[in-house]
Amino acid sequence: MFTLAEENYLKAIFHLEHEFQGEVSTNAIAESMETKPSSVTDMIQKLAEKKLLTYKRYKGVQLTAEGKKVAANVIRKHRLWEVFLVEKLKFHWDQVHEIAEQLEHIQSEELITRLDKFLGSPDFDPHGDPIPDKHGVLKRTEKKLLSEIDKNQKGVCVGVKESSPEFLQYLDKKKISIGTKIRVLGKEFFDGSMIIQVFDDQFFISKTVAENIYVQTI
Amino acid sequence: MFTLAEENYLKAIFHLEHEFQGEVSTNAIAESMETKPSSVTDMIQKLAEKKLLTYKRYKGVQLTAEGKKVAANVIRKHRLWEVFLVEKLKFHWDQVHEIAEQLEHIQSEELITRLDKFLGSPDFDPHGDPIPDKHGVLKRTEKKLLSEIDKNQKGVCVGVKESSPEFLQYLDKKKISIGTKIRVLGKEFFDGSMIIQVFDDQFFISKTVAENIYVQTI
DNA sequence: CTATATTTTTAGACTAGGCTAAAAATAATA
DNA sequence: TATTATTTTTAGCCTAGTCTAAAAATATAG
Repeated sequence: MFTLAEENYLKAIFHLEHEFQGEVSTNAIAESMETKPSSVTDMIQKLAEKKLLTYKRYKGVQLTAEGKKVAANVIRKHRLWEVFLVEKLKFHWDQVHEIAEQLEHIQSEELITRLDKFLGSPDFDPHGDPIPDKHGVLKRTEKKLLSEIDKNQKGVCVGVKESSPEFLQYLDKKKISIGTKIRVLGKEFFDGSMIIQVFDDQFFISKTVAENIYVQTI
Repeated sequence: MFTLAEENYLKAIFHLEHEFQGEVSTNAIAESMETKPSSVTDMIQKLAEKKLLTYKRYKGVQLTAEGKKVAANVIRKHRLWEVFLVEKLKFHWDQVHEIAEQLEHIQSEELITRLDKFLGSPDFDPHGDPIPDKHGVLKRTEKKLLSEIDKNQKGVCVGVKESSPEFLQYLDKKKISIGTKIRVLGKEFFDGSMIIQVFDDQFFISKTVAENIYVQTI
């Protein structure tokens, strides 16, 4: 359907459109892809030709509905594969990006449908980023740090910010992984530490820990 | 490490060396890869340059130890992914080749180590072909048809020849899948039918069925 | 052992995707 | 507003991998 290079451009532009609202400049694309502006100009002209984005010379680009769909689908595949790598193959959350960059380009609708089902149709990847659905629709839900959650509120762990082996092992010991429900029982203003409940265990966590866990409020 | 095209050439040559012993001709490669002989000449000169094969003009090629290792590794990846697709994602045995052709080029030692472990280090792919080990060594064991097995002998199902949904459903009903042990209790010369034992069940199968199951004698 | 057929290689061209250097357009500043 | 700086585009070149057409080597047949 689309070449590897095309998919990578669409994905990069998609991310940039979300990061800064509005048109995306040639230079911004070049920087994010670690390539040269002249190469970007070449490619965006081809993508405009294919109606995947709109382009006016010197004015930057904007993805069309079709372009967005293609990009979101690549991102969907990337994030689903990351879940697979972490949940099934027991990779650490910080080892999976490079491999997912390759796997995201595998072409097969059926494969992704089955992979999604196999993984239990997850809503978030191991970094806490939402996984677009099969129509490319991205649930625009803000992920928050656990430290931002108020007393008596609950959240689902959707990822981590820090991902050192030490931290991951700590989480493991505390039985916190993706999808784990966390209830904030108490919060100390003095040092930002918290008392939380995970399954039936209640325990203390430091501010540092709370600032490195992403949750989705529920 | 190696490009997609290079890996595909090495793989094709590896298969041809096993199919017909000795040197592999330019034309044979071209035919098996559905490309033109002139393109093959170009590529084999590059591969010879890289010491992956030996090449004398007009005399065909032969993989070096290094070339064989690279090829066997690609085949290892291909076959492991096929096992994943069938065993975990529940694809049918005849739907997986194309997807595995893509997955076999994903570059990550660690990924394959973990995938292999996740799958229980299988020895055979869903078509009954052996999976090379991590050093590229291919256990040269002949797969046989179940119909060739003698009375009172045992075999492990390593794959199927026919792979229509109907046949696969039949096997499913009889609880026969990859790794299943089958003992031949009796054989009828008249029509080639058999009585076999699978787990604790004993039942009759026709010659047609016996001729479409690959086994490894044990 | 020539003549013909087949196989293989070479030469030259093409596309995708990238680069450098220079030109053109836009933005910023005096 | 004129000038300078920045951004973007164009022009031309490069590599990987493919192709066609023609030349060269090898194999086959009379």
